[in-house]
Amino acid sequence: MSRTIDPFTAVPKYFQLASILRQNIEDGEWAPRSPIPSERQLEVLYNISRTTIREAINSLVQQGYLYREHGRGTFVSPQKLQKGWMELTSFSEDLVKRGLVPGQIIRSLQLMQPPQRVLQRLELPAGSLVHRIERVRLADGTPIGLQTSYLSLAPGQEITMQEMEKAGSLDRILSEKFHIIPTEADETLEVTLATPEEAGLLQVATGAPLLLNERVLFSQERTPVEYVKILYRGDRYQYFVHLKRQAIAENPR
Amino acid sequence: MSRTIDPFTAVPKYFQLASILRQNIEDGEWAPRSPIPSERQLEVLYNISRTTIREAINSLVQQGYLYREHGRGTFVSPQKLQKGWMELTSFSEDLVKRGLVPGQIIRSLQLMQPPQRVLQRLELPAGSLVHRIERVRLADGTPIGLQTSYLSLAPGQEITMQEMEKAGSLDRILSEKFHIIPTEADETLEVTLATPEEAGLLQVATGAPLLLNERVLFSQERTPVEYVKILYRGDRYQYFVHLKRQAIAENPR
DNA sequence: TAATAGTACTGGTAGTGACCACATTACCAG
DNA sequence: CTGGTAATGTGGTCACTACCAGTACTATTA
Repeated sequence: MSRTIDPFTAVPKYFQLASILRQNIEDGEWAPRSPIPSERQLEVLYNISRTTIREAINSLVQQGYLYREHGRGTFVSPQKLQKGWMELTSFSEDLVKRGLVPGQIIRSLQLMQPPQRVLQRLELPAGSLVHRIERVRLADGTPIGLQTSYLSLAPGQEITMQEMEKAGSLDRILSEKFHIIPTEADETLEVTLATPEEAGLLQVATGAPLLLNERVLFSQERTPVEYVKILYRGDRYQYFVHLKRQAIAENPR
Repeated sequence: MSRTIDPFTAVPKYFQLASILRQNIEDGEWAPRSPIPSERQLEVLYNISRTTIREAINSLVQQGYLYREHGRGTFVSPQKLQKGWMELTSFSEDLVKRGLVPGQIIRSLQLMQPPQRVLQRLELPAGSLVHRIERVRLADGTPIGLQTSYLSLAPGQEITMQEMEKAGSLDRILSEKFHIIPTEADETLEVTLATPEEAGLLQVATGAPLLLNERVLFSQERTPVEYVKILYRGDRYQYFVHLKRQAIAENPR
């Protein structure tokens, strides 16, 4: 790993510096709550202007690696490494974290006219076609969730069953094949009771409590890309989020 | 509302500019996806340096009001107003949004030794004392949630029943009296079934499905401040989150 | 001894000036 | 008509400079 700044590469200096600082934090060379070198010191250490230093630090503060204290210094956050939310809300990663083996059964993949509700969520005109993918999610071999995804793709963009089975993850197909990287999402969670069909697929009794998760994913340009509905077995699933307040930057005085 | 920058106030210029731009967006003066004036134009318009302009725009981009496109311009996000998560996860705001009248009954407020689980979550040593506040949350007068908060305060910091009833919101007391502003939180959600006591308080049948929400709030310095456990009536509550991916700042090339 | 003022650090705000990278358009040569 | 090219406007990066505002410590003073 580069421990110095290379002024000739196309990689911006602030980015290089941020990488170096992040390394120091992740490697544990800088203990939590201990101060990192002051901005003036870094200026000398790496022969970089303070503007650039602050840009690097800002990004790390924003990502939760560091926090500032006016008049005192900049410190390392005592934070268990938080992965991006995509990992956390991603089904597989989620299960692996709990020591379970994830799996899935793809029940269907089709191009179709979605129900009204989905059209609304995806902000599509009536009559639009979307990809619908229905999957049963498994944990250690037993069903844990019933997932239905509706994908809003540009005309001509297709997904085949083979791709789906090969890639395993829908997110991977989206990013690798279509260069779509969701950056925001709206999620709702509520409790429902299993219908006979759902009960059968999830191997629970009809009327058993389920956790219903609906999610709309937005692309970089704030366009709705995917609508996902997941029914989790209430007795075997726990939803997790890490929330971070946007620096509200309350009126300084 | 100030439409110009006042160079004499203590409020930073970048903050003033950001407020003006946000106003324009929220008032709908700038249509979604339409470009805002370029950075060089703003420089002239407000007689402010580009450094400051960029700082203002950066904060708005970060908050999701604007997005940039290299070589093209900066544009207004086509986004329904997203409040900070505190408003969204705040009980009262939440209900008001749905057209319901929020209310609460404070069942108890005491200083006590919390259960083991809470000590762990708050990262406190055994034997520590915390404030425990138990409330029944109401929507349009009927119970909707059962909330138990455990507060980790510095020795000597106290909350009285009067304050609690006067302020209405715990968050308000935290920020106004103790200057604690939670910036991050971990939340989990799962399904449980109502115990007889819970059923009584929530006016549902014993065994009715409930949404169990646990939350740990962290202060600016990443110290656990509050542990909250809320039991929602499954038939009357829906949880909502807006997720935003941290700008991963993938290696530029 | 206890309060006060100084001082030397920290991050916070702001201006200026330069050049780079990308997108769009107009124009020109083939 | 097509493909290249140059001009121009946009955001992206970076350096240097200056001063403000909070913090912690020290030396001075009452």
